Amino acid sequence: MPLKNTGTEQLIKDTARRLLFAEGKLHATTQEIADAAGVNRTGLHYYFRSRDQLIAAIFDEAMQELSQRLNDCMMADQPFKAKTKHIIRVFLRHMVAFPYQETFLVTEINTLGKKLIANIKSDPVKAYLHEAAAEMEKGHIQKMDPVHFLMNLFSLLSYPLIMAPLYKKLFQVSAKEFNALIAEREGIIMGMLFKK
Amino acid sequence: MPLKNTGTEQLIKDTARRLLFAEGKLHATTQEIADAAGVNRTGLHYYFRSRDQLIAAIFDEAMQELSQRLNDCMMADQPFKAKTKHIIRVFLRHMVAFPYQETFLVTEINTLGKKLIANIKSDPVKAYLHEAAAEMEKGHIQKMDPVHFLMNLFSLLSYPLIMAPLYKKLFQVSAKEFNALIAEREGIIMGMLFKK
DNA sequence: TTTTTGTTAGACAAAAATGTCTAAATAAAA
DNA sequence: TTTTATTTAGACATTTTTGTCTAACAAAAA
Repeated sequence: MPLKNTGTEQLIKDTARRLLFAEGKLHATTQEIADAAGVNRTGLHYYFRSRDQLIAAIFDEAMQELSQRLNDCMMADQPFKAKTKHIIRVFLRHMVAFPYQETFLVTEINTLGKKLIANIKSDPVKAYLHEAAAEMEKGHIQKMDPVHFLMNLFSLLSYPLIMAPLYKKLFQVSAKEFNALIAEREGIIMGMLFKK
Repeated sequence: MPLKNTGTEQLIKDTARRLLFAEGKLHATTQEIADAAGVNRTGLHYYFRSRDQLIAAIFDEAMQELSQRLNDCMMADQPFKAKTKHIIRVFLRHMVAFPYQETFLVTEINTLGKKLIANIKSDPVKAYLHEAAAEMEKGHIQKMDPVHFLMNLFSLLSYPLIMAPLYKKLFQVSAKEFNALIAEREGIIMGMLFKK
């Protein structure tokens, strides 16, 4: 609600987003958020009144963004394969930056996410699913319920990044090596989804 | 530490596991756990002394189990394809029951999971990766770093179940319909991983 | 029956986290 | 310079959660 825009409000939101969505600290306290942002905890209340409202704000914006990204990608005027490649690139980049966002959304969906239904438009998704079905008819991709195709796409995109800390240990690879693996994912995923 | 085994200790652990891993209530309080188990909160301290130790106990057991399941599946004396199908079946069943377990492990890995490295044996995984590489040579599956193959497998298995609450809304399907989709996953995943 | 063990109940202390208030300091705008 | 908005500092109340202690109770074991 402040009149001047000094960037502090945004700074707090960005910091909270970073802690929650990038670092996976799902129960960061107001103190931790304020400290990480380098502001006084009082300032956090000055801008957001309560922790809940801060969380709600970034939750909403995250949903908004996600919905936007989904729409932009899926409504793009491109052939299906190029469009899919673009989805992979866009969402992979986002997952690298904020691997825990979806996890957060899902585990907090019960307490925060009732309005979620309203926010996400399902039309672009439906249109994309329709295109996928057409591609199956043409024999470019395996025949299946298009919903499976989409779940496969998002699974292959997202899960390795969510599991990164575990995988580094399980596969005994360094952070550098793991990044190299992730950089290969675009090609791998395309290879999984489309027939040669 | 109790002498008689009345099952209460196990009941508390099972309940905590259910709340955390099945229902996704990642910050369930001692009171909530006690209530859900139908025991007095004091009893929780009687058996585990502190919340942290209760969490640590189920965390450890979960890691233990996961490691065991992984080993059993991957060391099984079976041809690669059958073995993989078995992995899918076993892990899918587990994901249906406890979709948030891996999420929990990953987000708590920083605070609890140092000993994780010790617990998980990477030999069986390495052996499986080796078999996968051999299958690629034979042309049964696409050529790629076997680590990608394994990440693909687990991604396709796990992610849809983690995202279930979101997907039900995004795809506008009922719980029943979603279950039907999940029941189809085994075939879908096999189709994705192996060449026809 | 007596004893031990498990379990509950309630009161309470301690800690952690949130939220409120006031006063002062800072900095930009008028 | 005066004013206004932003930000900090500190004290403090409130709430939530955890942890401790003691007494009582129930039930199985000795």
